[in-house]
Amino acid sequence: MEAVDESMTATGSPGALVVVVDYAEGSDRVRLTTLTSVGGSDEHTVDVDNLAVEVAGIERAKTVRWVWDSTAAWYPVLVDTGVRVERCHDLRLARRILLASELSGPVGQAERLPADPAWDDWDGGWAAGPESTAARLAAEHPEPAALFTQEAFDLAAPVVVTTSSETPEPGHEAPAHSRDAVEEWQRQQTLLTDLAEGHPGAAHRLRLLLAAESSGALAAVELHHDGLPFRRDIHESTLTERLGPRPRPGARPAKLEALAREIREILGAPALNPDSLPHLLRELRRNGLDVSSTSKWELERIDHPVVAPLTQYKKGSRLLSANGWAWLDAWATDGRFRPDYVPGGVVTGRWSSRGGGALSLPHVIRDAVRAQEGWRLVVVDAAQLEPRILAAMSRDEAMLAAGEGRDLYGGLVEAGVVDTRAHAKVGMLAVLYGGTSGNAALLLPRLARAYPRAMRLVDDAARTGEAGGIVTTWLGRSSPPPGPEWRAVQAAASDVGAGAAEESRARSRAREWGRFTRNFVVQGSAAEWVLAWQAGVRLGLRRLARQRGLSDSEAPHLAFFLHDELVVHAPVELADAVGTLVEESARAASVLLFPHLGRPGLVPMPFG
DNA sequence: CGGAGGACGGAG
DNA sequence: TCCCCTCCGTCCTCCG
Repeated sequence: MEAVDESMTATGSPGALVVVVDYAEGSDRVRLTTLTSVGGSDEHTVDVDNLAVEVAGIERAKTVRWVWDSTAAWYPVLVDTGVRVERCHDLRLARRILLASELSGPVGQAERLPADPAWDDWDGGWAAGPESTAARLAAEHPEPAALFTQEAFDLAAPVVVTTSSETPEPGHEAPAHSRDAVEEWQRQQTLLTDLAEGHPGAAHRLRLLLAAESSGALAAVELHHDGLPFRRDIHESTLTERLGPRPRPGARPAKLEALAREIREILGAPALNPDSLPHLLRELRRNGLDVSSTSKWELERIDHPVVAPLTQYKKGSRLLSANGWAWLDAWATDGRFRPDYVPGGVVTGRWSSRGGGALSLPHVIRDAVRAQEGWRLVVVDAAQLEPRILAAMSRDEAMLAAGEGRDLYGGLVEAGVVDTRAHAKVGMLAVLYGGTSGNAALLLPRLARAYPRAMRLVDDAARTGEAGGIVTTWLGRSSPPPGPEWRAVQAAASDVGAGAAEESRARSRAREWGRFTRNFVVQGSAAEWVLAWQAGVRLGLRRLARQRGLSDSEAPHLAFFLHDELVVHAPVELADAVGTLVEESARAASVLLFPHLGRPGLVPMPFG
């Protein structure tokens, strides 16, 4: 922690500028409050129609951190008019992290950030859907500015706060609550500066986390706007090939209907609707099949003529409902797939998405993802990210060495810890998820012997969770406490009159929560590394575009993001430069989060 | 009759 | 012997 702190300690720089963006009271003018690092402040208002021009002007002239109540509320309109910013501080996302974080505990969050429904009961506009981007402001396209990973995390960067008593909704509806962005910014800063006095490392980590989270919020809006190039015609031929021609709405495609008929015939159930799971299960059992569910993994191990057509039907049915013609009409209309990304949508800090099912873009449809003519898609995923992050967090030298500059699972085999790569993978997943059955259980003791520090970290997290405690990621995102129902089950088991049933139920629920907290520390810390990586790539791409004098439509851009995978859409002649940038950003992220290791090669990335 | 909730599949 | 973790969308069934 001390090392992290030393390398990234933020000192106020004289040119630092903070601008808070907010609505001026009872009007459609926006107030911009500029705060300098020496404590000065200055405010002026602009007409909402001129906001984009104003922001572009300030952004071009100064290094700024824009502060607003929610990136989802303010940024889409700017991006739609061609105005992008380098950095922001998303007050709502930051508040959520600070309120929950154990790292901010020593200074008492409750006093520093008192409960406030205007902030705490507000979704920030992330749930509003794509229509929330409908509003338009007029502006010229400014030149994008440049940055890089270190700059993205330049904590001394100036701040512009937009303070507003309401968020800019289409139609300017009356606000349900009033939020003062300047006040909230100051509360959060006070909390962090107070924390820094007694716990500089903790304050530093939280500042990194807030910067990363906010950068992700900007990227999420830009990703939706730019989209992933997607060839409708290719996807349509995939659908036709697997399902038959597009049917009337509500009707079953021909190939699925044929499979349904076959299933009914084999089972001797002429009225069977294979989409009805209870009915299907009943018919399977009536035919003497010993199954307790209709799931794939159970059907797989059964030898019966119905299994093949049924499995095929399920596959097709899934394709139709999740990524069929209706999906295509809704989500890939203009040659781009534009899911709505929701930063921080998952407790662990990963993103979720709403609409379009972006978080399970199935492999069968990825064929339709094609670069524009003269462009390339640079697809990169951080291989075996979670075990590497675990090794780094726990400073497990042996595990770090196993993954250094190569396939980590292969490294486990070479080190003689396990005999095959497959075993390495199963065993490692058991370490991360808390698996205790079958093969995994046999492998765990070997891994525990070889990598005691890594094992201790996740075991401690699990034990804390089992006891109802809270665990925290590397940069300070804390897990939620178990709910009242969970506590009630535990309490019931410790009653004097508790029977074996209560005890076993309580134990099982406790283990369940322990598996959650075990995974939380690793998944959440990995998400932090990925955000740092993404931030570096995002700003590096802006720098690249600026150096080459490219306009928005000529510039390479982030096109897709999924947990540990980045896709950049780039002009052919820039593809190599982008590849280099992506790798450099990964190294920079590793140094930023784990400076004590001195291992920038922590996370190698095979290109896809 | 509308919404809650379960089952399932697929992503990491 | 617990189909190990986190999500999302769709469908069906059931309940108020």
